[in-house]
Amino acid sequence: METIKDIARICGVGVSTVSRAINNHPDINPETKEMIMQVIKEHNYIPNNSARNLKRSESKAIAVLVKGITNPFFNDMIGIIEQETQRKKYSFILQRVEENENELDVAIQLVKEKKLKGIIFLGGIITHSSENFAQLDVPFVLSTSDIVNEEDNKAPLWSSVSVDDFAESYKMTDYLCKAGHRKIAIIAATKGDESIGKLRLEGYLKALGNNNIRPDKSIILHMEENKDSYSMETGYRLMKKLLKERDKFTAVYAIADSLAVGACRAITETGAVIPRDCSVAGFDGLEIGTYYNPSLTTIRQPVEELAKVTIDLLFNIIRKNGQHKKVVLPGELLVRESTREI
Amino acid sequence: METIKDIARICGVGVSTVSRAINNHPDINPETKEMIMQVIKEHNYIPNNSARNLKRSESKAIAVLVKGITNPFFNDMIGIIEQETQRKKYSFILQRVEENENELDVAIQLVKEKKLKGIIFLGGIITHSSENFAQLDVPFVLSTSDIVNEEDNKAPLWSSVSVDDFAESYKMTDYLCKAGHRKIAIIAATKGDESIGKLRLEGYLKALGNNNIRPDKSIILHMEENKDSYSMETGYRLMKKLLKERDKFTAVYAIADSLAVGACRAITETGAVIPRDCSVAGFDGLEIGTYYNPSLTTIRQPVEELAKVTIDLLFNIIRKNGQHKKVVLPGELLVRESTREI
DNA sequence: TTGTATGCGTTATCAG
DNA sequence: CTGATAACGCATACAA
Repeated sequence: METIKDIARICGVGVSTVSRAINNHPDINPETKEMIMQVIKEHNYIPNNSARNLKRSESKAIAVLVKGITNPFFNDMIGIIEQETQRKKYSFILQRVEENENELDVAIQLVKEKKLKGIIFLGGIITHSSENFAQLDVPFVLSTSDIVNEEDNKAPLWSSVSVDDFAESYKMTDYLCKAGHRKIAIIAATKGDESIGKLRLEGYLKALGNNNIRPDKSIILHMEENKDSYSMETGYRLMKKLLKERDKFTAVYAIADSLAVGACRAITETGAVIPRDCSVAGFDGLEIGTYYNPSLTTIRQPVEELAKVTIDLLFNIIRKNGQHKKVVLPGELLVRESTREI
Repeated sequence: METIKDIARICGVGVSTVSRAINNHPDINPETKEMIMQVIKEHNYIPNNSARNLKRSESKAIAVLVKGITNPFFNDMIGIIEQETQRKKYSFILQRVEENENELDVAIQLVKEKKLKGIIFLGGIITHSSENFAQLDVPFVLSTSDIVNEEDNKAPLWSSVSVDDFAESYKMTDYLCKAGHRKIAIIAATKGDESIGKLRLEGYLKALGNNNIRPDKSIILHMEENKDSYSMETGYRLMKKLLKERDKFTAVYAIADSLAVGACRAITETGAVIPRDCSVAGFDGLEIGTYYNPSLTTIRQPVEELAKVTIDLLFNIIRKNGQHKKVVLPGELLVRESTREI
């Protein structure tokens, strides 16, 4: 593999001139530049990124860290963020982080390595203390998740944008109640969940309370730690279990569309018809909800807006045009075929 | 941000000693090592990866390049590959490449930057000439896709593992024919497709021919270039169009499960019942096919095996334990609820 | 407009 | 076992 030196030698110029050619520097003779670029192309020379990053004090790049790429919900967001980033002439790095990995460490390392200007966290992150965040010395925004900040009065150290999971979950549950359901089962996250799973469960409980319904523990299903994920299979399996207590509920609310789909299947397999015999509702607004049969009543998260706000927020900070802030976007209750009044 | 020098100074040792501590070198006093690690922890020192990559002549790492992260089919494969990679004490880099980006360039650059030992391409890649591949000087395997190699006699320059898209597609179509269908519509890729889309269409045509059925162009639907993707929405829209010629077909074969789901929805919305009024089949074996209503007849690609073989192949070459070879794995015809005999 | 020389943070070599 | 020091490939200040 050749280096910039080789190219310089071949071209009969100094390395800096080659460097200038590569990096679109203004002060270089157009002819020499063209000649150099020609040679570069012929020799398939590719600058070594490590060396560049090492030398450069800054770069125009941001990164998105996604926890568990499995969530199809993020795909659209990533697409939009990437597009928007490129429109701003920044380069975009997508970094996946393992479920058990510490995204903060990954972030800090990445910032060092790539000299990032900012970071976006997609999902995860909730369990970290603000002390840990202090080490991250570039602006960042938590998208689709936030940690509860005890000190609301102070100027926040980061931005966040998400829907109000508690309120939206309340909205869905309340809709079911108002539709006449009084026995509403829920497929929830793990018992120890401290993130959106918890919020959505709390919204459910609150709505029940306000509708004078006492929660029935036997129809509150939890995912199992280290075993279940937000998958159709999980929804299916938990629903199967629940179906043994068939007379205990008239509606099922799954805190994610993927779970809801699995639940639907389990119900349908018993010969029951949705929503005639049982209503089913989800959360997220995944594409499958539109095309599933029956189409799925759900809370749609405003994906495009979520992404747009996220990227705008970040660039505002980067360009010193604004402060960090917490943005909450409204979700949308989509009543479709899978639920009915009773 | 502190560097290795700072740490050395603080510890009162030389940089090389710190380096030894970091990199688990054998020849270092355990006590000094522990002391150094302590200081490192306290100061949150993180080595600069760029500098490391620059200096190191090699690293134990491989990368997976995925074209268009959108395909849920790849998620499982990635998971398995990653797991397997870590078991072999290699680090794993997942790199997404844009739909319009040249994955080969990305690969070459990445190899340089990270000193990779090998590469796995997931999807894409088909349109490149073997000349282009010559620049890639580490072993690589094409997973889930391959380019037709004119010179089969020579020892291949890379490995590939995939199902036989032509044969599997033939299998599905033939099944439909044998089930009594003679008017089988297909939702295919773009007209100019040169990859799996083409193979699957050809398998369909061949099967029709062998069953003495003349292809009917009016029920061969193509995705539109630069507009459609393998999404439910595309399947839905194309199916809507096709439904105007309702009497022209008794079955629909979509070359991807995602398309099939959209098609199912379009059919169901007309009030027709699947499979009573129309059979629908897909391809891939996505999770949704199991939980969709009706569950989807499809060709299941052996995801786990695909992934395992891929990673094994790569490591065999890396460790000089084997030659490059082309592996074709059998798909599995899963007859479920969405199709019936007529 | 161009070339030379320096240093980015690490690892590896070699001498202690 | 440890410490100086020379690369790694590039960008840039400075000199020409």
